[in-house]
Amino acid sequence: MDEKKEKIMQAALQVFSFEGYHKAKISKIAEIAGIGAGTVYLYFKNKEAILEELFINSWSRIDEKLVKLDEIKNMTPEQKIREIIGEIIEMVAQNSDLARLILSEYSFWSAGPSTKVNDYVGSVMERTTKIISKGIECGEFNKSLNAKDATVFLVGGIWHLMAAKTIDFTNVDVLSMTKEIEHLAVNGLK
Amino acid sequence: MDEKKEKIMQAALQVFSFEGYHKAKISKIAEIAGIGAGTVYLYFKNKEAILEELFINSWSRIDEKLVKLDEIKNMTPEQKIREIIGEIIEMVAQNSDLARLILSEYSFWSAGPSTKVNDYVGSVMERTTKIISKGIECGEFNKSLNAKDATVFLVGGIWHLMAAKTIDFTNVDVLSMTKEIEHLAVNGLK
DNA sequence: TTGCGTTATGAACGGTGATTCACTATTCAA
DNA sequence: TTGAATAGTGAATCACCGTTCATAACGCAA
Repeated sequence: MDEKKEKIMQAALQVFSFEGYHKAKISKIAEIAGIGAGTVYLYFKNKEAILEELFINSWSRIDEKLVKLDEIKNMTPEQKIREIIGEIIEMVAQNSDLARLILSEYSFWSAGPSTKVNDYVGSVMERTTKIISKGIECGEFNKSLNAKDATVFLVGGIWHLMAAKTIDFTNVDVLSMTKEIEHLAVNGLK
Repeated sequence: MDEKKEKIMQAALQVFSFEGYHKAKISKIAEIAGIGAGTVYLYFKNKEAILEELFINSWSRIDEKLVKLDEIKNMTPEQKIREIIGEIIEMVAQNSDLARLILSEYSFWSAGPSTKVNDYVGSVMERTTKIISKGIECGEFNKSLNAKDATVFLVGGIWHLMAAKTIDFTNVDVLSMTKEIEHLAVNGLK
């Protein structure tokens, strides 16, 4: 059943994001998923593979969005940046556990053991950098900026903010949040 | 001897930042410090306590800087923000191990077990928020911003960027880096 | 209903490494 | 010089889970 795999991932996400990957117990994940501990290993090679798949899910979604944006020709870099921000925020709003997880297990993708995850993250970074580069070239963004650094700064800032929002359970108005981050990000680039 | 405690912390920093907290072995820390494994426990309650003390060291340093800045009256919020950025960058430049560690064990302060560390982090955030608030009030920063959110965004952005820089060992020109982050941050606020 | 392949189970195993502790070395006041 | 207090040691202990696997339950075609 793929339905069962889905349940495991759901449960793992919950436990990982709440306890952190290292402290999370397979037994608890299984319990929440409503299955026996051994069953987990029918669907995943090991604990790490669950985390990997969770990461790939989320990063590939952003990557897809970026590919689509790349194909649109009559859109300014600034507009594209706004689109990306919107996409990330929406994703986080829909699934705050995931944001918290990605942030707290940051080390897994910056020095991580998974080539696959790294590839996706790298791809997202690269595509974003390309957009910013375009913006610098055409004069829309500040000429003195380094596109790569700006990308890391933006992604990091957005991520932290979203994670912080999900940690204190304040009800966030997603729309106003989007406007605000867009402002901080786009003005910073100009 | 406090000198021995210092040695343990030095060694722990090295091992933690290189291997990550969870994979780091006490035995290796002890070996590098040139002492027996048991000796570590004469100076620290347990492994976690070493990490805690390392964190407190670094965050309290930034906090101190902020206290000093708070006392200066004839300085605009923008200037103060630039000062903080400079301070953080300098700290990271001086001690990249620590930066890498704080980033990779991020979860320890966002959902961490240590109240003491959380207090320092909270204090740093609060003081920064206050500065940004002042800037919004006096019209130097954009009125539509939420000071708290802006703080988190900035700190997150800076942090990620610095971490990225310390992870790939690219030789960074600290000064130009400072200028760039200041630009991204301050313009975002305006 | 039976039997076989598939799927699920959770107790038991095993590796790991933090922590302990019985013992040794050092220091220093008397 | 001595011996008691202090500091240091590292092998042995112990708790902790990830993982395995012998067994059970299930689903279904014959």
